[in-house]
Amino acid sequence: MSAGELRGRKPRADVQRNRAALLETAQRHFLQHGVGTSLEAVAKEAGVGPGTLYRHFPTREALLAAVLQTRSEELVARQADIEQLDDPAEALEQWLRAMEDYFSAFSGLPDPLMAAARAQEPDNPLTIPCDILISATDEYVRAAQLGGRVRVSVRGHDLFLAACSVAWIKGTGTEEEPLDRLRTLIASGYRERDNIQV
Amino acid sequence: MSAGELRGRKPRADVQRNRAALLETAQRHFLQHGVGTSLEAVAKEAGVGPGTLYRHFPTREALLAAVLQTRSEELVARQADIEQLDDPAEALEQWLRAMEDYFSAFSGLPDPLMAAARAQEPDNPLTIPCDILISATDEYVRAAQLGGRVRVSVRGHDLFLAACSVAWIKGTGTEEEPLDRLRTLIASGYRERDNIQV
DNA sequence: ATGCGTACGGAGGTAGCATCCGTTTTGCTG
DNA sequence: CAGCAAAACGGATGCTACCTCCGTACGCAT
Repeated sequence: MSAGELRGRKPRADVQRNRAALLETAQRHFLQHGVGTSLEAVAKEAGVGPGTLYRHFPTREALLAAVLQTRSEELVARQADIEQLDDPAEALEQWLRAMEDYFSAFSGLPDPLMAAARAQEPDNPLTIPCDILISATDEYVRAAQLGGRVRVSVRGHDLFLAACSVAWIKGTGTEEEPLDRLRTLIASGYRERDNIQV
Repeated sequence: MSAGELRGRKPRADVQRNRAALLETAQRHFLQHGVGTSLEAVAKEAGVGPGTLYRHFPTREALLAAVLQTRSEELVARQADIEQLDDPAEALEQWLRAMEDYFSAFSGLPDPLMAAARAQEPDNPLTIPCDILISATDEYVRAAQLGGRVRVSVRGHDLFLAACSVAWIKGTGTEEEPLDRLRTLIASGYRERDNIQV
């Protein structure tokens, strides 16, 4: 079907315009009201009818995935920075934080994300991003394990879940201080207890 | 307010009957469809009109709190068992598991629970249970800390959040195996690295 | 300029929430 | 036992949001 789009004639001007307007408006509404925001309101503010919104993005998840695609560029940028780091443990830590920020971009985002991570439905547009993130985390974990800084029993998926959890809590409106305490707790959980005393 | 109820004339028969029917039906629906279940459907199946439901329980949270009151008896029972234990670290672990089960009784329960735990609104009926649970956790933590089995930096509230997180993930439909890995990760985070080798 | 085909958009049917008020039930009192 | 006042009932109601369907309008290639 995507092949069909590519092979077909070039997209019409109004299609592109509407799609862009919808994405822009949707991102604003997701930011302000969370992922549960009214899609009718998004359509109206983007200056299109509900039908147009649903033709472009058949489900809420599809719209969400498209908006996140934009956001994921930021994540990739941070990833580039992180890969410059020498310390793999530091890299892992920053990567986890980057994921957490990504997950908590919109209030309520972790729920559909987790639903997609289960990934029984291969047509769920959020499934693919999740898989990529888990794989990436796995690599950071392995690198840090080679340096002996992270317990060998830990897997990327575990920390993916942990980051998701923290993002979820953040989305419920918890203060920053308890959040930081939880992050510390988790870090204590995955870090190898090292014998070097400072 | 409970004093007011006690001082007033005895409650009418239909009131008690309807309240019981609502609670019973609501619990079934929460179990089957999560906390977001249709209240209209609950009312209809309980054989009352919507108005009656909303008079008894003005908000979804109020109904939820009332249903949880029933469930909390089970928690108290487990608490009694746990307090028989000699090992405070074991007690803490079992308590965390008990809370987690309580939180994941209904899918979607952790969200309103966290909202109540923030507790700006003193009239939120879920706030009080949360406070009690946090306090209880704090005591288990302190007991285990006295035995040197739990890091001194850990607070009850931290583990309350952790238990909530795990319950949330469970509610999203994740398998048991990744959940258990996460629990292990958290346990590694709060346990004092002890030097005693078995 | 014209016509074809794609995309638009709003009307409309469905579902759930929360409220209000005329009616019914209850249990006390004479 | 009958009658009455208070209390509770319940459904009709207005609202918001979801999602679909189809007559219409618009963009583009000729």
